[in-house]
Amino acid sequence: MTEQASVSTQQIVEKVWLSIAERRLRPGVQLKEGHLAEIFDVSRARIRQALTALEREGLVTIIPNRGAYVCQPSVDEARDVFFVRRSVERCVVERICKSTSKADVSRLRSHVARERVANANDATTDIIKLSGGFHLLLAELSGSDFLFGMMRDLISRTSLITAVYRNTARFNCGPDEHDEIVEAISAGDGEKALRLMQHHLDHVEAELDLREVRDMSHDLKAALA
Amino acid sequence: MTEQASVSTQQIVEKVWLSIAERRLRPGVQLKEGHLAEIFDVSRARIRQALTALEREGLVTIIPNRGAYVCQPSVDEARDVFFVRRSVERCVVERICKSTSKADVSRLRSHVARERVANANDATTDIIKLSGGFHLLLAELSGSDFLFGMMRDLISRTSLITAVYRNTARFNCGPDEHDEIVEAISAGDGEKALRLMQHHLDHVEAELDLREVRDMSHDLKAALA
DNA sequence: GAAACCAATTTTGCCGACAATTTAGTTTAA
DNA sequence: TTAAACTAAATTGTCGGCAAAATTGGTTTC
Repeated sequence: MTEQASVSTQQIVEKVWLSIAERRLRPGVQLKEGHLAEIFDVSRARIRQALTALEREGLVTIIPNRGAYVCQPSVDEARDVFFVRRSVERCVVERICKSTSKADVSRLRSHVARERVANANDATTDIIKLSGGFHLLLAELSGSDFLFGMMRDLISRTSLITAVYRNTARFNCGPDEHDEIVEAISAGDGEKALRLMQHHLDHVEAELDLREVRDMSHDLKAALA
Repeated sequence: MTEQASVSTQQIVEKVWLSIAERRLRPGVQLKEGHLAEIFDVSRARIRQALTALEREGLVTIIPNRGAYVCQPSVDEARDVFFVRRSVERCVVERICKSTSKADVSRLRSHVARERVANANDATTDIIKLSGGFHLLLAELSGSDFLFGMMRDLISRTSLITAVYRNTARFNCGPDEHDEIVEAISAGDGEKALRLMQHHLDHVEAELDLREVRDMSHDLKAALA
C-alpha cells in the first residue's frame, strides 16, 4: 500500500481557482466547508485556510457565520478591475522598457511559445494558466515586488470576470498579441509596446458580454472532479 | 462578575499593527503564537488568523515551520512601495477630480480637522491612524474598490517603512499638506492637487533615513501592553 | 579549540470534537 | 391563507490536545 499524502492548501486553492475559471463553479454557489473537506479528503481546518486565501484573491466572499460563496462581480466591479489593470500594466511595461536584458526577452519568448503549444492542443487548463502567466511574468520582470503582487490579484479577478461575462467560446487572451508585445519590447520600442498592451486589454474587455448573469450550479462534486 | 468577552481577531491585528507603527515591536522580532495567545488570552487558532492577516498586509513574514517575524523591508522594497504609491495616488486624485461632490469635500475637511486636533494634543496613536486614514479616505472617494484595497496595503506597508527608516522624531504626514490638497480638490484644480500630492509624497520619502537597521526588542509583552 | 552530533525542549501544524449560530421545516394562531 | 413562532437539522466558529518539525544546549570527537 502506498502512503497517501494529503492535498496541500495551495493545491486546493488552485483546484477551486481553475474550477471557477473554467466555469464549472458558477458565481453565487456556496462553498460549504464540510463538503469540500469530504471532496478533498482533508480536515475542515485546511479548507478554511484555502477559503481565506481565495477570499484574498477576490474569488470568494466570506460572510461571517454564513459561509463562503463564489464572488458575483458586478458590471461596475468588472470595469473597475479593467481600469486599474490598464494603469498597472502601463506601469509594468514602462519599467520593463527602461531596462530589458536579453535573458528577460528570452524568458518571454519561451513563455509565448508554450502558449502557442497549449493553443494548438486546445488544452483549456493550460491556456488559462499560461495567458494569465504571461502578464504575471511581465510584472515579475518589472522588478517591483509590489506590482507583481498587485498583478497577481488583478489576474485572478480578471479570470473570474472573464468566466462570468465572456460570450465567445474561445479564450481571448491569445498568444499572437502577446507575441507582438514581446517583440516591441525586444526592439526597445516602448511606445509601441505600450500601445499594443492597451489594445490587447481593449480586446479582452471588448469580448465581454456585460449583462447581468444569474446562474447557479449545485453540482459541486462533479465540478471539482 | 462581568462576562469577559474575548478579543477579536481584528483587535489583535490592530494592536500589533500599532505596536509596529509606534516602533515598540522592532523588525525581525519573532511573534511566537504561544506568547501572543498568552498575552491576549485567546486560543492559538485566533492568533494564527491574526498572523495570516498581518502577513497579507505585508507587516509580518511567515516562514513555514519556522514562525512569524516582523518584516524587515529592505531599502529597495521601501523605494518600491513609494514608487507604486506615486502611481496609485496619482490615479486616485485624477479620479476624484473628475467628479467631486460637496459631501466628499466636507468629509475630507472634517477628517483634516480631526488630524489637527490629534496633532495639537500630541496623540501619537491617533496621528498615525488619521494620517494614513486621509489617504485611505481619498481612495474611498475615488469610487474604485480595487484602488481602495490597494491603498490599504500600501499604507500599512508605508507605516512599517516609516517606523523602520524615519530619523525625525515627528511624524511627517502632517495635516497642513493634506489641507492644501483638499482645498485644491475643492477648487477643482486637478493639476494643482496632483502636484501637491507628489510633493507630499516626496516630503514623506525624503525624511527617511535609508541606512540598514539591525535592532531587536525582546520585550514583547511590554511593547504590546 | 572548533565542528559535528545527539537528546531535550520548544514551537508550529494539524485534526477531531464541541459550542454557537443559522437555516429549513413544521406547527400554531390570527 | 398568511405570518409568526417554535423545533430540528445543518453549518460555521472555536478550542484543546497530539504529532511533526525546528531550536537549543550539552556532549563527544577530531
